[in-house]
Amino acid sequence: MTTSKTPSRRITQRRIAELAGVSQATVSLVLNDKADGAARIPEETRERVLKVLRETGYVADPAARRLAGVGNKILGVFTYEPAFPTESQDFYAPLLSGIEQAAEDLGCDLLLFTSAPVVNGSRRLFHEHNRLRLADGCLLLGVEMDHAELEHLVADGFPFVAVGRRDVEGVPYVAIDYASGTAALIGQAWELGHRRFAYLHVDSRGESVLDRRAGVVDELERRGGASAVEQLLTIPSLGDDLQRDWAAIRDSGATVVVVETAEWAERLHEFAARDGVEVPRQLSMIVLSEPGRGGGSVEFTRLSPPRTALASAATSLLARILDPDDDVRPDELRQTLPCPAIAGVTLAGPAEATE
Amino acid sequence: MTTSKTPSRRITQRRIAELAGVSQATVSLVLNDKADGAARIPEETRERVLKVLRETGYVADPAARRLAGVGNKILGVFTYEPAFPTESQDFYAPLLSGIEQAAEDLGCDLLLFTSAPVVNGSRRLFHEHNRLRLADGCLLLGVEMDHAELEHLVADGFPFVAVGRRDVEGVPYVAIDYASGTAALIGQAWELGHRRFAYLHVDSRGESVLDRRAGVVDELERRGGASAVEQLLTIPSLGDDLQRDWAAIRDSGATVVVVETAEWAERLHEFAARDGVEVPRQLSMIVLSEPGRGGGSVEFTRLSPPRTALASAATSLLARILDPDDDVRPDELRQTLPCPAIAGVTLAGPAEATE
DNA sequence: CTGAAAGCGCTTACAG
DNA sequence: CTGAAAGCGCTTACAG
Repeated sequence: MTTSKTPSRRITQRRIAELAGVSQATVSLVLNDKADGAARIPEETRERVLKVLRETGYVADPAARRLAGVGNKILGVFTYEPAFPTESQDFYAPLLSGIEQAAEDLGCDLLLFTSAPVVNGSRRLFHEHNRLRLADGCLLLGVEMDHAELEHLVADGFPFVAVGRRDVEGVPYVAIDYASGTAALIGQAWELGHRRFAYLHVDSRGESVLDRRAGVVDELERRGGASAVEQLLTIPSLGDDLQRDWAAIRDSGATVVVVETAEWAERLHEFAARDGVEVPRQLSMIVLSEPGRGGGSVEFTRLSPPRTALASAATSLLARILDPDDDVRPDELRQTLPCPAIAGVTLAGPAEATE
Repeated sequence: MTTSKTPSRRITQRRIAELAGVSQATVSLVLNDKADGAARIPEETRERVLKVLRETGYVADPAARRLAGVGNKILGVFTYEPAFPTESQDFYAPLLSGIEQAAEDLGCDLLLFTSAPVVNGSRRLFHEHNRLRLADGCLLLGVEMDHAELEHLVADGFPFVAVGRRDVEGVPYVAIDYASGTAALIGQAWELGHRRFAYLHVDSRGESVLDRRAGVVDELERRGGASAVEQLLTIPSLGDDLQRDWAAIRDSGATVVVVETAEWAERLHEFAARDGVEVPRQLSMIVLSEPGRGGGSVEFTRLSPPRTALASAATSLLARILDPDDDVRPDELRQTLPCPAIAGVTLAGPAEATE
């Protein structure tokens, strides 16, 4: 894979210098607006150079700039799973949209590390041909991230921002406050009289998953102490047998089920209809995410995580970290966005008061 | 935006060379497997270098490699509109998915040129800070592309491939055979007895739009000569007033309407239902695209353009062009994929034979 | 005020 | 068989 096949007809600063009758260094100075300060270049010369620059349509070689130590306004984007297939689209599309918007505003290009080799179903950031350093900094996306890799990145001093909270020292991130959002919804249900909760969640150690879980458990504890928590039925699932999960929920006698993903909630809702279980009269449903595109036949009582804004904020934070003129305070390195809820129609008081 | 803030703790070939007790050049030779041929490095030395390489987790600086003239396995991706917002998602998502898949297989990273400034609603490839050359080559996506820019790219000798047919000399592309696909559907309608066609299409000069139009017009001409074409009602639209377009279609007395986009077709279908027009008994509908995600309540008789495969093929072609060991024949520089159709349920014979 | 020079980290002929 | 050297196109002190 060579690009210099073509006998490099490419125009360089040297050529510009010849044409303008100045030295190559002068061209560089003019280009980088360093034409003041110690090295003041006469306006006339500057104009002459600028003119040639314009006429030739010169564009600096980003590789050379990079090598010479300046930034290129390239933000790396690393997704732990392929981003565009239909399956992961609901997860990544809003994030990428936010990143793209922010990048466009910042005048940055995006380098997607699609070459990362897949190990155990998720991509590895560090590998032999890793092109990380071509980017000025990097954005990390995914439900779960390898903590060792994050530590490596921190140790390297490579600028990056994780999208979503990460439980690793020194990792800058922007997160959504899932814990509070979830707790608020649980609190609502409690006040309506619910005491028996079922919680169907993704079987993952991802921080956002843990945060939502903490929201459920902590609020229950706060409201009803240890016994309330004991009554909680927690079902970790991979979504591969929701039929079974549904049966477990019914068996538990729960009056409200908290479902982590909108897709699963849709399925459960169908099971409920099939089995003649009225929602929310006989069973309330709380969902902790927004439906993806194409989903959404039911107006669930749910969390509405601002995921596009999340990614935008992470991108802006990365840009700030990369800007040498911007002194980002340590406490700004970790940001948390509030997570609003949508009332919906699937939460009501329980049919019979349980205990 | 500087990355070298950190006092470049970065490990280089020079450091590796010190550690292994060889010259820096030797490290490079080992790394690039140029350790045979003229310069044969003893297996023992090679192993020693490899060991240090492994221990230090060395990764070559892609910028330096690039500058030294070798490829980086980075494919540029230029979209004429922002790619991720919900509105353009149906258009770009399948394409990006195909590109991502192919890139992953090829071990390439993707550089998205999100920084391109927007002029007249579409991005410009050439601009002051254009980072094109950081990529080994580039993929171009969009309904319409600026022909002047394409010519510029060809003249520069920069390797690229357009996704979709382009009417510019020397532009390599992979396209979908919309003309034949469309013609086949028109032919079917003709044989069912339809003579009065209405064609609602996107008001654009994009080549794919023109190809579909040619499919309609040429097939009518072939079947019924000039008079058949004269009876065709062609409605260029921006989709901003489909109500008006629908009225025009009804007024024309057409027995079949050919609609370019699935989204518009859905809308027209609703108008039909509202106005008590039975589809296909009173009006047949032919659609020239697939519904996006979330769409698709009606099983339209339609084209099923292989857009993911299209983008994959374009990516593979670009990779071949970039591979110095691969001699791409000139006739391989332009490829056309067949465009299958789906029978659906919206095409039937006309209610009354017209003339 | 401007030019010559070093250096960024690589690759690749070219001498030993 | 291996090392010293040139060169890729830039930026930025450093001399004039």
